[in-house]
Amino acid sequence: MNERISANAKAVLKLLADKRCHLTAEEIIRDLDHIATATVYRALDHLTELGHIRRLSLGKKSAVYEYIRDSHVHFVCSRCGKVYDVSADFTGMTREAAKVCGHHVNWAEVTAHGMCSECFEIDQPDAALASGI
Amino acid sequence: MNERISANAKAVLKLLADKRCHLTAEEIIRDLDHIATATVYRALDHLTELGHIRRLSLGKKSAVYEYIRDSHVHFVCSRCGKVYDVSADFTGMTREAAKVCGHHVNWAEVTAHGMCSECFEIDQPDAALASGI
DNA sequence: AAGAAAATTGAAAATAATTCTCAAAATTAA
DNA sequence: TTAATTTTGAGAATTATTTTCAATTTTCTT
Repeated sequence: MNERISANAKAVLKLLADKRCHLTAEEIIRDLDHIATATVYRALDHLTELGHIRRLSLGKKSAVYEYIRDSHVHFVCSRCGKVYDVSADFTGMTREAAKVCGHHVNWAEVTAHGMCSECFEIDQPDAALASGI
Repeated sequence: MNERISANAKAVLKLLADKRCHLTAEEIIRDLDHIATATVYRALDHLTELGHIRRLSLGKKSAVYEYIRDSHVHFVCSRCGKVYDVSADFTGMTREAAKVCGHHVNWAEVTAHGMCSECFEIDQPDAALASGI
């Protein structure tokens, strides 16, 4: 595999590292508007292969990419589709998962699904009020 | 929300319950070829909303759907894209995740990524041999 | 430094997956 | 048994992503 990272790919990596959150390809393309669409996608694939970033397919929206930093959980709202990072260390669990898999595990992710507090308030205003949200 | 399940949606649900694994929309459409594409997608959305099935976005391939049965982990091969079900009970962990989220968690999933033993053998024949695979 | 080889890029076309539109058919309610 | 509602199919439209291919840039060889 090609270990080199081109200038364009470096720009993509830097953007992901600087914004400390997950971005869609579209958001990256919009931000780095001097780089062509295909080049951004190629960079994202390459950086993923190299293990610098991660591609996450969550919910119905398009894939998001994130710079690999500390371990955390993703929460996806099934109503609005928004993705939240929840800091929580599941490295122990990951090790567990790796053991039982019978394959060569590189990493593992935990994703929770439900309704985010924002949507909950809209959908169930009374319940939200009662629970003190 | 509409609680009713049409005959077509029932056929989709039955297929997912019978085949005891995850299927892509395309596989379902191919199997139930008397039902129109759009109808299958509509049924999948509806059944997901009702909580009878789950939609999983794993890896680069298209989403898969599975009938909700026992808790298990998914392993996705980053080389061939194949998805494996690994029986393992992470309900305790899931409950943990729900607690720290600060949102209304309905369910949580654990997905492991790496290279499946099949691909590993192709990519690293010597290592596979040495490890007795 | 010059020329050859390899890698990267951009623009646009192509593909794949999913959703939308809308009129017809089926189901349910009044 | 008529009206209202829901579901459906066919195909067009959309969205996200990938591919193609010639041009440019970078790296390697001498």
